Amino acid sequence: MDIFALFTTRVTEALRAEFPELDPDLLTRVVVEPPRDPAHGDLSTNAAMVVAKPLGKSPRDVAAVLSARFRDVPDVEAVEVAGPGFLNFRLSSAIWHQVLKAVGAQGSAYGRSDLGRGERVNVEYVSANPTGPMHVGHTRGAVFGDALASLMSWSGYDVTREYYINDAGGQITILAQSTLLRYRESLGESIEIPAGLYPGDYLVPVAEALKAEYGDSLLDKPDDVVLPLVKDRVLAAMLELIKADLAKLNIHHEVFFSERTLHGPGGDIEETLQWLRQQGMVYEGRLDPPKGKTPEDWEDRQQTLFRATDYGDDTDRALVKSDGSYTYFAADIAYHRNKYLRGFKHMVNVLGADHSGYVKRLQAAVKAVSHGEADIDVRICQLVRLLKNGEPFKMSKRSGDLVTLADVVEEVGVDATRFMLLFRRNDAPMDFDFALVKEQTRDNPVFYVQYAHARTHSIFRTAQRDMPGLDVTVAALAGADIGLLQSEADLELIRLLGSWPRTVAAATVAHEPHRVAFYVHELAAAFHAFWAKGKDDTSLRFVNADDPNLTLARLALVDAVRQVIGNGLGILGVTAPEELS
RNA sequence: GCACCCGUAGCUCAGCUGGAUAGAGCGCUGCCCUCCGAAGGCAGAGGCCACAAGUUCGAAUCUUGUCGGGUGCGCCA
Repeated sequence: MDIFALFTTRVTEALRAEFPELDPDLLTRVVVEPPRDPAHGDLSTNAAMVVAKPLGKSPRDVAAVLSARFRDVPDVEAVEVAGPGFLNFRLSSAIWHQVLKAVGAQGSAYGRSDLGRGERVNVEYVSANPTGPMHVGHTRGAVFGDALASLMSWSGYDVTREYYINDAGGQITILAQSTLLRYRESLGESIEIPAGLYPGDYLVPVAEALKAEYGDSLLDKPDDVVLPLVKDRVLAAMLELIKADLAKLNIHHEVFFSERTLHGPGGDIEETLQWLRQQGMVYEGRLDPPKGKTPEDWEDRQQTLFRATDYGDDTDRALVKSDGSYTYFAADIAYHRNKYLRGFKHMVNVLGADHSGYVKRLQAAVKAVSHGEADIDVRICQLVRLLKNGEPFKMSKRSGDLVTLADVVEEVGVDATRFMLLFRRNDAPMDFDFALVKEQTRDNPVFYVQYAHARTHSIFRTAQRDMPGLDVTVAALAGADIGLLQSEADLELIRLLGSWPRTVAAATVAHEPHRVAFYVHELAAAFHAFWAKGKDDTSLRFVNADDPNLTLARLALVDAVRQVIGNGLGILGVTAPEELS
């Protein structure tokens, strides 16, 4: 049950009944939300101000008319017109008790909705080049994409988690060459890795495997025989490496899409290019050299260009390189056409900050390829700066001077990694402080939230210790007399629980999982605060041995908090522990 | 030169897709607790929401411009 959604429909219905001439589109701007100042009541709506002008009436007059329609609605204790024309509702505590009931009844489904109406959405994230283990730079996008995917799934979208493997470019040849060098090394040669090749020792096992299978027989074979073979082997190995890294963060994609499969005769790129030509979206022409940065080897030539400017991009984009092969973008157009043809009308791509210049191009491609039927949202994850006690921090165990994803997870654990990376808007740069993340104090948000969840369990343990006969089964909690929860502290907490569904919905629409992290943190804070009040005022304790009925009601509340924190952490992919170690 | 993102308390950041007197944590100041319902509590100070115009009944939020910071900008991926 979502009180805000309920009253939104009630208010819009009242508007329609009172003013049938209103433009229905206008009504979508009507919102019912919790007022910032609790003194203004439980709910507040801007309805009158939204419709006043088209009606040629004053907002306060409209509000007065509307308020009359709510005078005798059950659960509405008071309606008043305030400020410039707000309509404020004061609700009976009974309706909040119903909310609490609903949390208990819906349990792990509380907050789910049908917002997405079952529509399919493709969330592409990570898509790190398969040339080595994942480093921290990838981690943020990985966690973000994963949380966004589960968030959208919660809101009724049919989500596909996808990983695009960039296994087609020149870097893969370099990767294969680097592997061959390691292969020579494994056969006893002393090697030196030239600049430009991949130095990481993660290629050693791949070389060892080649040696085990082929001995030294690859040495005298020509490149055009060996390279393709080594490419296959090393790509497979790197993909396994990446999957293993992702698994450490509990991330699992449903689709791994290989760029290589788009290339070649009869492949998607060819087909797409042909289609683009038929549509008149491609032409042969010249481009001006880019401004500001003076290209050293700029070659002004006639080339095959995609009319990206027709779809909002800043310049048209090359599709074919001078050596006749396709550009990365050509493959990406084909890839996104492929997504569209697979039935995705909604797409989300999660990219790193270094790809921000790619956004318009991608949007242009999707628009063109779907004739405007599909939409794509590109979320850019900004850089993560690693710190330890406020000092820039570098750690290098496995690859060059990059900190790997595995290093981070080993150091601070999955939960902390995920939560901290999500406790910040994706488009804001972030400091990640190893020392803070491991602290067990309220300064550390991961700990703070998990502790709140653990505390709900500890309260149940206390209840069973102090009141051995008390029945705290699910059925008993469902039957608790929660009407006893009348203190302001009780109602405050319940109101917060009541705004969970709208938080999920808003986070989904905005594609912003960090809102879930902030909500859960806020709920934890409110819960801890309630707990603290019990120290001074025993009537606010969760467990009162001399009042079983109140205790049971409070336990129902505690259980609802446990449930909602658990639901939120679930979306974020963070575990909700029953006790802290 | 151009594009995108950002600019909110001393610091790190939220701000609910335009709402009422702009919030939290840290830090600071003062008081309380010394408590096993472990891993504190309460209160206070602190703001020209970078700046300037504009749209609107109403702007931190939208538009334009300026300043400052970050990222990127050719056939790389």
